[in-house]
Amino acid sequence: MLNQSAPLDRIFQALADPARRAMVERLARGPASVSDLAKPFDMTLPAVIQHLQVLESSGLVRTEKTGRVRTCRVEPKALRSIEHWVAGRRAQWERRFDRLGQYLAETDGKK
Amino acid sequence: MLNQSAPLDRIFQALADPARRAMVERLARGPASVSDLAKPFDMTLPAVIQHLQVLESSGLVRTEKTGRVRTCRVEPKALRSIEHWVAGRRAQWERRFDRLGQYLAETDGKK
DNA sequence: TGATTGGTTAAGCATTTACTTAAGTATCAC
DNA sequence: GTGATACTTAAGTAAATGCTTAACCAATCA
Repeated sequence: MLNQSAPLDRIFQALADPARRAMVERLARGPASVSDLAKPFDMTLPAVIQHLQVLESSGLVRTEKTGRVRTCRVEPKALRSIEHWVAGRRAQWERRFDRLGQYLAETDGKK
Repeated sequence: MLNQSAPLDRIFQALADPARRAMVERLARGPASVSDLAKPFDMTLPAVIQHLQVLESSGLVRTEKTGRVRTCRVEPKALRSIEHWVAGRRAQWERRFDRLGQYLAETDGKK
C-alpha cells in the first residue's frame, strides 16, 4: 500500500479552519462564485481567495472560471477519503473489542 | 444550534499531522504507553508528548497515569463527531442532486 | 541508597498560517 | 474608450506549529 498520507494531511488541514468548513458547507448546498462565497465573512477578498486555494489544493473544491467569474463547487471524492479513514479506525477499534470479548469468553470458560 | 465549530477545529487540526494520525492508528489497535507510542517515530520524546497533548486536548485520545507509566487510548466519540460532520455534508450534497433531478424532470415535462 | 527508567517542563528556533493593504489584470456594460 | 465589476498578485506581519536540547521529577530496581 502506498503512502496515502500527504493528501489526507491536506484535507484534514483544510477542514481544520472554521471559515473553510463554512465554505464547504455553503458549497455543499450548491455552486457559488468567489464573491458570493465571501459575503458571509468578515474578511477581505484576498483572504477568502487564499482559503479557497487551500480548499482547492486539498481537492475538496473544484473551481472553473468563465468570463470574469470563478464558480466553485465541492468535490465529494475528497470528503469520501476522510470518511473512509475515520471508518477504518472505528473498524479497528471495534475489531479489538471483538477480540477482547472472545478472549474474555475463553478465559472465562477455563476458570 | 450552538457553535460546535471549535471542537471540530481541534479534531481536524489534530488529524492533519501524519505522526498524530499514525498514533491514532496505533491506539485504535489497543492502548499503549507513551514510550511505546514513540517507538516507530524518528522524533524525540518531548515531540511525541507534544503531539499527544494535541490529541488529548482535541478529545481524540484519553490518557491515564499509573505509577510512572502513562497509558493512552483512543476516544471514539471524537472520531464519531467528524464522521458526523462529513456525513452531513454528503447528505446536503445528495439532497441537492435530488432537487436538481426533480427540477430537471419538471422542466422536461413542460417542454 | 543510588542508578535507571519513564515521562515532563522550559526555552528557543525555523516554518507555516491566516490574515492585511496596495496595486494589479481581465471582463462586461455603456 | 471609460468606468465599474470580479477577481488576482505581491509583500508584509503577528501568531501558531513542529520540532529541538537541556534540565528535571518521580517511581522502580539492584
